[in-house]
Amino acid sequence: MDKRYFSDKVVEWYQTRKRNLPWRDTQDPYKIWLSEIILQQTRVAQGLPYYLRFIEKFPTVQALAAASEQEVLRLWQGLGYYTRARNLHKCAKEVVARFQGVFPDNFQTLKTLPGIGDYTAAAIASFAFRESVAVVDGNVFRVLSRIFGIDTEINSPEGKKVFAALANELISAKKPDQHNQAIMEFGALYCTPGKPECPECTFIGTCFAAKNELQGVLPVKTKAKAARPRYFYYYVIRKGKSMLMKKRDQKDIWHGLYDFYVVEKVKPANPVKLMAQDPLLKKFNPDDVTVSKKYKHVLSHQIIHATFITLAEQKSQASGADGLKYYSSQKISDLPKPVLISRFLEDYQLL
DNA sequence: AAAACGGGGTT
DNA sequence: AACCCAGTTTT
Repeated sequence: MDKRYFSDKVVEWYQTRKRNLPWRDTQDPYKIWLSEIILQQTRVAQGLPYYLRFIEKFPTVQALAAASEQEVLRLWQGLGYYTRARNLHKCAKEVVARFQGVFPDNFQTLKTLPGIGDYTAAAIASFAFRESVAVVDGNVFRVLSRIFGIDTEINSPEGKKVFAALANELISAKKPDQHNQAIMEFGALYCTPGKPECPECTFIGTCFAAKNELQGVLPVKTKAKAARPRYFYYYVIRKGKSMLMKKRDQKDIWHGLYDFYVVEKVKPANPVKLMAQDPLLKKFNPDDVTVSKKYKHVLSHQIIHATFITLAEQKSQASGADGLKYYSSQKISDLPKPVLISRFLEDYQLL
């Protein structure tokens, strides 16, 4: 397909079919940045309520920078990829400290901020400052590979180069913002991964994939390797109406968030035998142990095998040291916590 | 260059 | 239950 034809048509399509979203029709880099961070790996429907809550609580980058990390994590709760929230907060503080609270207005400088990579820098630079630099996200990979018939693997270093070069060749110098938005919106609404809306599509006669029935093949991607299994043994220790929670402090998934007391193993283990080796758990009577529930939680690159073990109440056990805290059942729902736990919490009530 | 990082949707 | 989806940082 002719490149110029595609660029013009897709922008035309966008102007008539685009969704109205609160971060569009603004040039405030703060709002654009916030929306882009939230929308990384997140669908609009899921991210929208978070965006609205963040803007309400932190209307400016200064307000966000002044918050505590815990406040930011709490508002982020349930979105996953908590590193995004930490970087969001770090970035706000840097914008205030390094740039007097004013976002840098170009791709290159934006990229020096935490949490802002190629995609996000291009999005902010083009949407807020009309810099002519192409965004290359999953939608762009998919649309360009199908329309122009490019079978370079999109997750290879080569693919990143090829698609970025093509996207930057296509971009209009006059309306880089609309051009970028148009391809992504087209990919999100029409040229979807599963079953694209080819019968309704304006490119049905010119698209390489449609002409050759290769929608199911393009874009080409190398397959991921098998997920790593992890075995979590959660010891649910109750004290009256309260439960023991531990802050995860290790440099690991969910650090800084709260968990039940957990012992992790690479291979399946016997939860009762595990107790004898643990400084806190060895104080409990193994006869009081009840294995209450088992879960398998499949994620992209991990398979979590979680076993929940309830322990009978003891007189003197865990103290407030070492991130250990008792929380009432009411308060636990307020904790910034791994979604794994929030998902199990309801079931926990049945234990 | 490859791995790590959650969670929801679809099949 | 198996499979799909993605941008940034770290190793």
